[in-house]
Amino acid sequence: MAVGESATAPALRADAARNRELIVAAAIEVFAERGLEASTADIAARAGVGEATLFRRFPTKDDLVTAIIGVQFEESAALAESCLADEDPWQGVERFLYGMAERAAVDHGIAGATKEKCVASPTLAGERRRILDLTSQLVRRAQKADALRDDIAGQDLMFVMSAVASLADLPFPGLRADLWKRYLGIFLDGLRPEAATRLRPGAPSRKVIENPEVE
Amino acid sequence: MAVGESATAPALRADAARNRELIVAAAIEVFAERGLEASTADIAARAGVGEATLFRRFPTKDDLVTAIIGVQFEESAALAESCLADEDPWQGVERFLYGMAERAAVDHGIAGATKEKCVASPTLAGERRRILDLTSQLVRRAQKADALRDDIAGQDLMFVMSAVASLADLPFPGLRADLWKRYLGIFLDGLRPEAATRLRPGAPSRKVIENPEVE
Amino acid sequence: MAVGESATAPALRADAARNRELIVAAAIEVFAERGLEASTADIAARAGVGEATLFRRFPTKDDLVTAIIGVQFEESAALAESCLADEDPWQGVERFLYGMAERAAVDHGIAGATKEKCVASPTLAGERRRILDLTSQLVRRAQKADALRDDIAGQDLMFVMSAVASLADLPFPGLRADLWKRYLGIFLDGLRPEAATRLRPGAPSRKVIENPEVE
Amino acid sequence: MAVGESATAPALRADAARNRELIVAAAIEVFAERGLEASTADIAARAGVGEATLFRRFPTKDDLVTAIIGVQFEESAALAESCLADEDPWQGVERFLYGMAERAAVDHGIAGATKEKCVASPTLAGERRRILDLTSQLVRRAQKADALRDDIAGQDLMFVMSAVASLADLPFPGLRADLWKRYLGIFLDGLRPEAATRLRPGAPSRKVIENPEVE
DNA sequence: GATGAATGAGCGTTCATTCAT
DNA sequence: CATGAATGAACGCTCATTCAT
Repeated sequence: MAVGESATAPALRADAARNRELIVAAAIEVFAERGLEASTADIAARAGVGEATLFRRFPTKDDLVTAIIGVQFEESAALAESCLADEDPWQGVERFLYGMAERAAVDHGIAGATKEKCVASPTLAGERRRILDLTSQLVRRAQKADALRDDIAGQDLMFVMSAVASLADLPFPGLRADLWKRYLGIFLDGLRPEAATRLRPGAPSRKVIENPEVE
Repeated sequence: MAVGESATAPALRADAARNRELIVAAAIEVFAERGLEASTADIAARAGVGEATLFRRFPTKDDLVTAIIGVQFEESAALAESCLADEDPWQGVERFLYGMAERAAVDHGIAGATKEKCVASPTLAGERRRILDLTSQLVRRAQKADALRDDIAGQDLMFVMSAVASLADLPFPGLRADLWKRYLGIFLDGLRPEAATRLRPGAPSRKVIENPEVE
Repeated sequence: MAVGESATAPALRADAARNRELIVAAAIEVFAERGLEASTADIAARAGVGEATLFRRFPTKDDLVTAIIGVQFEESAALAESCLADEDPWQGVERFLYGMAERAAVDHGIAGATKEKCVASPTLAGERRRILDLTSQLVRRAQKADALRDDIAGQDLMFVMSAVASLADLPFPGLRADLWKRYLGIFLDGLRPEAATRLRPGAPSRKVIENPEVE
Repeated sequence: MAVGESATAPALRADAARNRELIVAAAIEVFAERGLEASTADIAARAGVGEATLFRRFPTKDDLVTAIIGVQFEESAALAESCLADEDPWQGVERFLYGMAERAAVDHGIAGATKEKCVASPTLAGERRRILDLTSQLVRRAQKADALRDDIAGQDLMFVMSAVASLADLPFPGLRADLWKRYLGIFLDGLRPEAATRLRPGAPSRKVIENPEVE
């Protein structure tokens, strides 16, 4: 089954399935290049299909965005599972954040839309919970090995990743596209157990919000 | 000279200058509320002026955005100067990042537009260099006091701030608007000298980019 | 021969004929519910056939509408014949108008399309002449029995019916769907011989057009 | 004040007012020719303005339709008042129905939309009540003069008019456009007191609905 | 100088009809 | 033959920008 295809959807004819994939691929490209305001016309043109064909598969632009997020979620879950198989728990955390940020860094606008769609799409919400569960495992495993500070939860990984990846959106010309790697490094430093314990007393920020509630 | 007004612009009549300020103030409000896609018509209405008046002062929507970024840059510079006056060098760093992220967190779309405009507008580029100079002073002062890891440069503060503030744009409903504070805390932890020295050998990320070139 | 099927059409295979009937039945339902702007896709879906199948049988949406009008014309002719068999000639007229208006009242858009199609389709035009002939018999029979004013012709019944039925299309919410019955009553009153003779002298309207020419 | 212009609307500049009238006039023409499905683009072109100009004055196609209905309502009220001034009460009724049907006969689709809009627009609803009040006066005056059957109410005039006018929509080519006059005559015959009293006992239709409730 | 009005270009979306399987 | 897929043309509507008052 192709990525992003719902198990419950009726089987598509071969040509239709091919077009569907073309559209999704084109949308990922175009959204990455110009952000979510890119027009459906441009996406259809890039895919080499008529605009109406796009709307046959994705009755709404939102549906298209949601489908793309679904693809990303599956990839994210696969990455998390792979990282859970790492022998070194800390390296699992590191690889996960690195991989997530790497993809998010080229997806410009898409990450920003993720949450809105999760609310609307039950499928997406379920997928999201699955990823959260996996990252929680990653976190707990690293904490047990004393490789990760213990005031961190699974969802923190997602936010850290999102924050770091956002740097790739900064359109300074001449700016290294992989600058985010530098700042992911600093974030990772801040996630080590030593960083937590050495914090100056009275530091205001980290203590403020202990348990971010994210569904 | 009014904030955000170019030094080379011809002097405006009093009423024209007043309108200019009204428009800038309205734009800051409206952009913060609805993002950069807010319409010029809405901004003009909020300012209580005609739409054509807006375009007389800012021939392009981009020009208006640029002007707003200019206002923010002046505020940022003022904040940096105030933080340089802090007795405790580390607290200066902390307050600067906190203050910058706090404003960025309510400016939704604007932060993302900053870099594009800096390239186009020489005024903005100059202002930016000034801020960079101030943050470099902040950084060096903290490093001399052994409060900040020494592989950090002035511009890193800007990027860290930007990354953290981006979290405020995540539209999870029900998500605490001040969640960015939690992650700024982690980032700050990663900036301490101890965090740098304790990093596992072989950690790939931070070492990758030593000297980000940003103009 | 199936209802609405042209005598000159080549014989259809059994399954094709079945599909044709399914489509016509579905179209009658859907048009009655949503008017003539209902989409061919909806009709095909209601019929349980593919959209292309619909267009194989009816190369144009207009052809489908024409076919439905044909079905209605056959029903109308049958009704007229049944009313001719009434013992009471006036009751024949009354029952005919009542029955025609009753159906038209639920067919929303279709009545309005009838005439356009009659012109285009020779089959339909022939059918129409047949109905006109029957209504003329209804009228003459009632006139001979002195139950109907004598300045009325067969085609007048069609127009009166159409006028009354149009009231069912008025989309006042909360309006009784059978309000047309009230006005059919008034119309019937106006058709009685006494109504004609009692008209005030000089009344401009009825005398204006003595012999409407309708083909 | 121009017809159809709300007393509470802000004053329009001269050129804008002219364009507004051009648009309304064009819309009346185009809707009359092609029905309410005529496109806003066609109306704008007929008016000789850009499409966006149309939408500036009437933010929605519905708003445009509503405005046109408003114009008609004002004309209708004026007609009713004029007919109330007739010396002969019956002739007042006759002239009113004749005038209303005459205009409706060229307005094709518009009458059908009237009720939907009345619900949405308070202005329109008020105007409608005013017309209903005037027609009720027309009816009562004629009934007192024993010129109109007494089981008729003011709103019946509107429905009768609507039914008769609908005949003008029948697109039979070669059909006299003023055929509705003939049937208005029959309807008027049915409205005379004699028609009511002479009705055969047992006639089912008229008695069915005594008091149609229309707001 | 200030304004409301005007507009062309574009957007997301629909649909009758044609095409490939 | 039956079908789902594809599509061009159109629709109602928005908006940054220009024009006339």
